[in-house]
Amino acid sequence: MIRYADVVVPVPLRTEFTYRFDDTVMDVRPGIRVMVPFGARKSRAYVVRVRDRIETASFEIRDISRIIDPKPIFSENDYKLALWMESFYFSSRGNILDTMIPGGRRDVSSPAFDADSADSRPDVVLSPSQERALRRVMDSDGRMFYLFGITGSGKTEVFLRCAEETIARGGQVIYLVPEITLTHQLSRQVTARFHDNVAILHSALTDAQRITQWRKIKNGEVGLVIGARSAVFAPFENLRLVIIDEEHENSYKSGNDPRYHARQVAQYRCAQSGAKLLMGSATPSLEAWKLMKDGSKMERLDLTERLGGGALPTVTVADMSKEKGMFSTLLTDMMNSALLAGRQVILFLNRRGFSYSFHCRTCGYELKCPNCDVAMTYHKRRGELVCHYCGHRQKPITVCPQCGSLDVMYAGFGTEQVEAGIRRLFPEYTVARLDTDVVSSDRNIIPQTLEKFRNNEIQILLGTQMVAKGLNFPNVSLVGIVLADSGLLVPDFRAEERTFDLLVQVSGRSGRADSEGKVVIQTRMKNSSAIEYSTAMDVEGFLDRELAVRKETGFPPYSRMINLVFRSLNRKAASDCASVFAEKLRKFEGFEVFGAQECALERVRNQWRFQVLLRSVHPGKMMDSLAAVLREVKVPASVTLETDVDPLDIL
DNA sequence: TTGGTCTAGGAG
DNA sequence: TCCTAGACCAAT
Repeated sequence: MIRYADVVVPVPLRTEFTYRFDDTVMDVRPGIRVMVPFGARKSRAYVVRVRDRIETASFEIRDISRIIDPKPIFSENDYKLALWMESFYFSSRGNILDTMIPGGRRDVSSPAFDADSADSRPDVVLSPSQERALRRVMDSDGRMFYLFGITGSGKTEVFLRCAEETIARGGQVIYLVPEITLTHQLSRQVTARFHDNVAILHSALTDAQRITQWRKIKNGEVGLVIGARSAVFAPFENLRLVIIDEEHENSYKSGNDPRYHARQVAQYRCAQSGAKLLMGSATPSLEAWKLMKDGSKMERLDLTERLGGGALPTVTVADMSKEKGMFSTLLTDMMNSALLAGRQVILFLNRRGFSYSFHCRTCGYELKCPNCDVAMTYHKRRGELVCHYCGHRQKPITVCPQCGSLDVMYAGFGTEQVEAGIRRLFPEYTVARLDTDVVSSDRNIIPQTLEKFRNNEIQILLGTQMVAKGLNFPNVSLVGIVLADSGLLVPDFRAEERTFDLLVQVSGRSGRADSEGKVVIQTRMKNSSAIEYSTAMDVEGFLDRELAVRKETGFPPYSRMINLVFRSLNRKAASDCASVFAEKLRKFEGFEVFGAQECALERVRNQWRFQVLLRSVHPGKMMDSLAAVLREVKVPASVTLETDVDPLDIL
């Protein structure tokens, strides 16, 4: 019989298309992918519905070319989720399905993941607060929980117990971790305890391996999925629990087209399937903190003890406005005594390269990337200037290109220069540097370096973000933050929050095994609240204070924002389009419209960027109005519009 | 998003 | 008059 299939094609359109097929030739069912002729080309398409007949068609109906999947790979609920995301994030169902569903085609053998299943669950006795948290999550009828506890207080163990118990009761569990933490530590722990009842979705999987895992999940062959952001789409039919570890991490928000936040998607899925949501962090996001304060929706569970006896480190501030050079006497003195005592040191700096920027002392010229509105960074070892946004590279210069002066300097410093300085100051110790520059040259360098550090072959470990998260080296007694300020200079309302998180996380690397942990924070901005509260390791104090600031200034979580970024090779096209949107949006009421204005990063990869920012305490009106304007005004092909709902930064 | 068609303006 | 870059539009 001739039948019809409604399909979604991966194009930025908010529509379905109808095709014809002969059901004696093709087994087309909702949830499979097919190939269809689409305009002048062929395209993949997602079958969302199958019908026996159609009403009057004002267009010619074409035939499905062939089937891709023998069995469904997504469900009706998955499609409902896609439609919800389409309206919530102003995206398109096609792009969303592409994001949710892995692109692989044929099954391949299981991914290279060696499960040394010899060791099984360690018989750990839970602390009283761990036990209490576990019981609240499992036995109360609450829906949202927040495990609030300092690093080393045993959150992971509670997460794993909750997962075990949920699975034992016949439920299925998604366990989300930030990209960086997806290392061997947790993977090994999880495989040891869940054996082949777990699917691990890590970034190294190929598309084919990914779809193999996906099918296993869909067939109910596993009870637990662990993975980064996109694992929130794992196709469980009986989802009972979603765990979000390190809830405050920005990597849970996607940086491109469906700019979704895994926490929001998790909330939707939990509501859809009646599952519980369990989040945790030592430094909750302000969104989560507000929910905890409000109390009714989310229950806060405190983990108070630092297991293994380690106490919080002692933090001291070095005021760099009174120092010259990269290292304060305080930091060098403390490094000396730590190293003399046979202990190890971690140095943190959130900036790559040898030095920061080229500066002419005669005319004040700053060398910027020709494609981006960003200072070029000098990398000594590579012998070139590099743009961190587009990757543009050029030879270093010694003469000011503007006035010809020879009185020029490279100002500021990055990890590479810190490394050189440390080698000069501490020639008798071994130093290793970990940042994306080192890592991109050799993928194995992270585990190798960490192993050497663990074996004490390296005494000083220097790095960027990479050394901030999750590392646990008992012999480290000093953490030095070489310059805490770079994040604070960013013109963004979350600058303090981000800096504070980072400082607390990095500080937590010190003195994991004993009470000897020390931290030195070097800064020129010792009065900022991020610095002030991290010095006292006062997380609650900071959150309360920052929440009050947000309330006063009307920023999230006391309002919702949407950032519209218009980019184009043609400056005027971007600017004009942004202005039209701003003008149309201002005709509505119930929300504020800022701009159109140049983005803080006015040019990236040769594209000019303009923004219109929306903010409101009535997000409903704001979203409806934007939807109306998007329907009315069409964006010319020369301009790309990026709609960012609940942006994490507005640069 | 992609690919096809229309069109203004420049070269010859 | 022919050609091409860029604008514009349709896709079942």
